[in-house]
Amino acid sequence: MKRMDRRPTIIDVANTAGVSKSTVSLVLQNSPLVREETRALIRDAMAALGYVYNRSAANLRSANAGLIGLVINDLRNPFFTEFATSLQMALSVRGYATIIANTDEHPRVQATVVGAMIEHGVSAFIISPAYSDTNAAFEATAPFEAIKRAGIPTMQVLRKVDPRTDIFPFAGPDYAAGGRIATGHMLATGAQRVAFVGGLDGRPITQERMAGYLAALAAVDKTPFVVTGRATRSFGHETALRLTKEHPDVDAVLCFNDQVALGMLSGFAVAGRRVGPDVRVVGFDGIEECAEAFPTLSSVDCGITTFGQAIAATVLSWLENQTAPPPETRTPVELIIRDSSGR
Amino acid sequence: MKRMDRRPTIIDVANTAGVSKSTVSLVLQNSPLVREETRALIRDAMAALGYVYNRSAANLRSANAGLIGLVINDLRNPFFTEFATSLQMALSVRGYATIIANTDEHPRVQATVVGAMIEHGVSAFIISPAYSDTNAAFEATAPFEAIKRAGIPTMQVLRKVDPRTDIFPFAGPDYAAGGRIATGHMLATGAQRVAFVGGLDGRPITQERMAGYLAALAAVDKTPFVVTGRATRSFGHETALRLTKEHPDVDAVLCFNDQVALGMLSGFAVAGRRVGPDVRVVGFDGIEECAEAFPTLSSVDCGITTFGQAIAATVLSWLENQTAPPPETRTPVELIIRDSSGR
DNA sequence: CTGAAAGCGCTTACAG
DNA sequence: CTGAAAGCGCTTACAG
Repeated sequence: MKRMDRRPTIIDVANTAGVSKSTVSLVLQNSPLVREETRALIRDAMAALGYVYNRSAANLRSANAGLIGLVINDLRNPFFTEFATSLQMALSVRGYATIIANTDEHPRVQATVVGAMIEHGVSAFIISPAYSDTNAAFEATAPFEAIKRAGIPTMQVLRKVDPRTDIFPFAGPDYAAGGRIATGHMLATGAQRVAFVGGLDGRPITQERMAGYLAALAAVDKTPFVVTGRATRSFGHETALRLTKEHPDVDAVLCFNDQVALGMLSGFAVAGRRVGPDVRVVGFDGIEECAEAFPTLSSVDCGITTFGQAIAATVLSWLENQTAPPPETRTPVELIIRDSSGR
Repeated sequence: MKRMDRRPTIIDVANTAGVSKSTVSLVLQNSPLVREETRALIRDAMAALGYVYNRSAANLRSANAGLIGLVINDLRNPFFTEFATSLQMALSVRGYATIIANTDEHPRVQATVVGAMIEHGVSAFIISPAYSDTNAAFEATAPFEAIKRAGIPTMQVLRKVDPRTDIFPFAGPDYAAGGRIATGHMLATGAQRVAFVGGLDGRPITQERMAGYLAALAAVDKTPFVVTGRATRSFGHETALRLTKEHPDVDAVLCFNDQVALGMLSGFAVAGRRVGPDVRVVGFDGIEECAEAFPTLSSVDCGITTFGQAIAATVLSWLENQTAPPPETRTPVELIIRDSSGR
């Protein structure tokens, strides 16, 4: 085994194997043009030298870095963590690395990280975009403009922020159906007054999840009762306390997401109301923790792990076979009924 | 504004600005050699052309990709999510992108992703390594061998798996101190029988956290009571049920981590034991959720967000000033006392 | 199937 | 302070 101070290149491999560097390059790309015998020879030489493929060099010539950019609005929320993780692992299996960034809902941070990823030559983007504040609309769309200019295949997932789904196809769970099913379930088990809690007012996701809720109530001629707010545990906790005091007639709650629902679980516990028998609670997202909460939490399961894997497949097929995904894909959701909704 | 079908290069910029491409390159690197006037001229040309820096090309010549590899054993655990996120955001601010991978505790996956990151030319690694199974020791060390061969600066964080801390410096919270303080706290509030629950037997982290517990008990001549197991909510939940039934004399529990502790919270709730008044529970890690659980969870706070930022600073200083970190760094932990330990 | 040559977009000495 | 030239490690036609 030869030793060298610098990293060996395909030229070193070619020399030890006694072929030209073109042949080595072909082997690297699994080209069928090279005889099996030669291929083995080259593989041996690579192993002996400790050769490592240099993707920067390859990318410079052929512009396919094998790098995917993943931009997430809130990576600390388990829903997005589960998505990011399943996506990253699926990409890894297919030989793609993931460059990731959390934007924490800041359009400005989003613009920065997207710019950095373009510099790194990512082959595609998968973005769960930050919403723009009313006066930051420019910042929110700037990254999409930059991506468009660079001509990089890009999917919007989970949230649709840029309306141009012909260029930036969207895929997400069928939130409206989830809201409808969950509300219907609580009504069917005898709920008289169903509230909708959490989710910032006016945002598309809030509207979609709420739309299903409103439709289900309208179908049975009941009046909606909506408390919008941040999608956090603390907001859920506080709202549970407030509802107990000010609106004791509310006997069922559809939460904007599981975080809010988990907060309500602890809020109602403090307030002395039993979740399940006294008040029904249903979450939204279907994070793993639902099954381990007390009481166990009913939730609209978006199948996020499967969703992440599906997105990986869709993007790679776009990249490798030029089959662009449809402008909009909605994946089915499923209500998982547990103790919190009075099973 | 000129339009072109391919991405503009520094040559295009040089031509529009009326300088040579070397000058453009110097501006790109913020070299002080270029006159402010010329600099402005070039910046204008870049803006007009929509120039985007090509890091693959730069990296090919100078081997500094501005890419950091982050390898995490369990990215779905909020403790690691908080770490990864704070690290990524700190790196981003300093102009570095993060390429990330979850290994899910599989040494084989770890070997694969580390190899991929080396191919992408990462400038440094930050690894919270997977433990090797007894018979997979080779696979667990293989990635470290590959990194050593490639000569890439690498830190082990949170877990020390490769003993060669001279090459792979380690940084992590002072787990032993945390165990000691938490156990002392429960004894001080009157606990008679303190159990240690969770953490796989024989693993270094388990041993460290347990060591503090054992020391604190030994100091007051009490017998330890240890239930090792997976560090999950379900294990905590089940163990709470079992302890209630089989060992009702246990009136305090130090948990291996917050996941186990949160599981015990719901387990004791099911069993009808009031956490706080009837049985003290203290977690470990200090994830955000502790403050929002019911009851609120006391925990040994490892300050993971600050830790992530510190690691970012350490690694960048290693990269930019060649100041290698000390072989082993232990950061202080702090016990946060909340309702679960009978405040 | 294999080899010789050009070129991807930068950076890096080296002159001036 | 700025310019001309070489080269980083690959891939890609093009011959043979």
